[in-house]
Amino acid sequence: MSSADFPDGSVWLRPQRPPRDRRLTRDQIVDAAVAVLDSDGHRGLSMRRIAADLGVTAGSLYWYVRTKDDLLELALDRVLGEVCAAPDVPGWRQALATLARHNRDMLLRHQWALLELTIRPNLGPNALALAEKGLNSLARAGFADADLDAAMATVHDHVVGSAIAEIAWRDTLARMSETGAGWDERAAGFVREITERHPLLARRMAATSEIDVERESERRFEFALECILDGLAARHGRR
Amino acid sequence: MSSADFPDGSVWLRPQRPPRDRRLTRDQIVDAAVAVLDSDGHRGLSMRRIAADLGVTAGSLYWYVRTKDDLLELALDRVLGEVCAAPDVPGWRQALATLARHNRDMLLRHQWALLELTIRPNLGPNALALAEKGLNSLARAGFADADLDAAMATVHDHVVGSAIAEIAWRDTLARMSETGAGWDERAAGFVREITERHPLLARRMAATSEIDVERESERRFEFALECILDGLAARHGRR
DNA sequence: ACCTGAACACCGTTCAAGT
DNA sequence: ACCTGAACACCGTTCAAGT
Repeated sequence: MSSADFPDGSVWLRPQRPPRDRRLTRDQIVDAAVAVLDSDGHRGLSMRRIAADLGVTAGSLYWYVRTKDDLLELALDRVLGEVCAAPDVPGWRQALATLARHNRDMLLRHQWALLELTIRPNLGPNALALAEKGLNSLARAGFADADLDAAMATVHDHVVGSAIAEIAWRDTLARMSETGAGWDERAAGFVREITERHPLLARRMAATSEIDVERESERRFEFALECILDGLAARHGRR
Repeated sequence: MSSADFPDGSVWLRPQRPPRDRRLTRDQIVDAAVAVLDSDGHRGLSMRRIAADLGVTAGSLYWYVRTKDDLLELALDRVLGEVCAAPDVPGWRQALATLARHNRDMLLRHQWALLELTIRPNLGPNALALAEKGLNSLARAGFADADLDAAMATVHDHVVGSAIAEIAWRDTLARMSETGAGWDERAAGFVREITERHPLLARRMAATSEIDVERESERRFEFALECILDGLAARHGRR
């Protein structure tokens, strides 16, 4: 019996296709999306681009994901998972602070995530787990009811708000240095006008343009965080 | 001499075209853009749509504006102008607070503006004027240098962060009630899972889902604002 | 069940051509 | 100077058709 009796190698030899022969996974697609977002931002993200990176056609992504929006929601929850890795530390102040710092670090790593937070309500598993984690620390410390909510919200709002400001600051500096050659022509006039009409602002801009943005941003972050935690402590003790 | 001697009515009679016969203005275009954004959000905004609303072709907009991004930058500064209308009140605490409240109200009126704040650095005239206004109040109260910057940033970050959270909250509730009919089927399981895995969160969600979102959001806003102002006052007096 | 390829309706932007 | 109309290169999404 030669192999010719079994054209194409016979059914028995041919590896049986796995029950589900998908080339893709939802996780892989989210991986690819996060990678694109990290490197090229929202501008660089398209279904066709993700598909190409995965060696596949754009249409096939819709087998795993109902819409691009859904994919972005998955991507957001994916990076929120990184914040869940924050260690548990004793004491509500330290617990909230480390959670806030880890959250901030994540947002600075994945700047596109801020946009997502702004656009859509976010009910993914990691987002929920994070919320529970924070609530736990505060509840153990005796916060309850509306106080609990307000404390959580205040810290979280600070993290998001300060991250936005920091990124905006970086972008401003980047854009300014990008202008480069053509800088002196129009920009000089622009700056002169600012100096005349907004003296305080001009002085502050001049003072801060030379210092290290990262260090100063972190200083402000910690400053505000302390303010907030002090405020929470004061109101908490009052009951 | 009959009118036939002057075909087409003669040059003298024909109204001389205005030196610039533009049908549009930059301001009108920005007006139209803001109107679309307010009513239909970013999804509804396209150059073709704006042009149609103005009775003009999409291409002609590019005579007044270099790119859609530029137009959005103009739109953002336009609504920031509404915040400039905030009255000047005596005392740095009250001055900062009213500025913050006006800013918040504006962001809730033009929810799309938050996205713009997140995406791009913002150096428009109204943004600069606003910054100068805040700096003035603080400088008069004796804040200086890095303290001045930190105080400004802390309040501003709170405004932005809390507005984001409030809108996200509203959207969540809207999306939930939107689901409507199909709610019980899958959503019930979703909620049950949350309740099991995140008991604290579940309790808080249950408690807050019935109350008035607007009232509670405002309460939290004022709570955090007080925390921050107290913190600033404490650190300010320390020097 | 999973993927392709082509199509549809829509983008932002450019630009010759008109007035 | 200002606007049109058509074009270009891209989108997200759908869907018959293949395997």
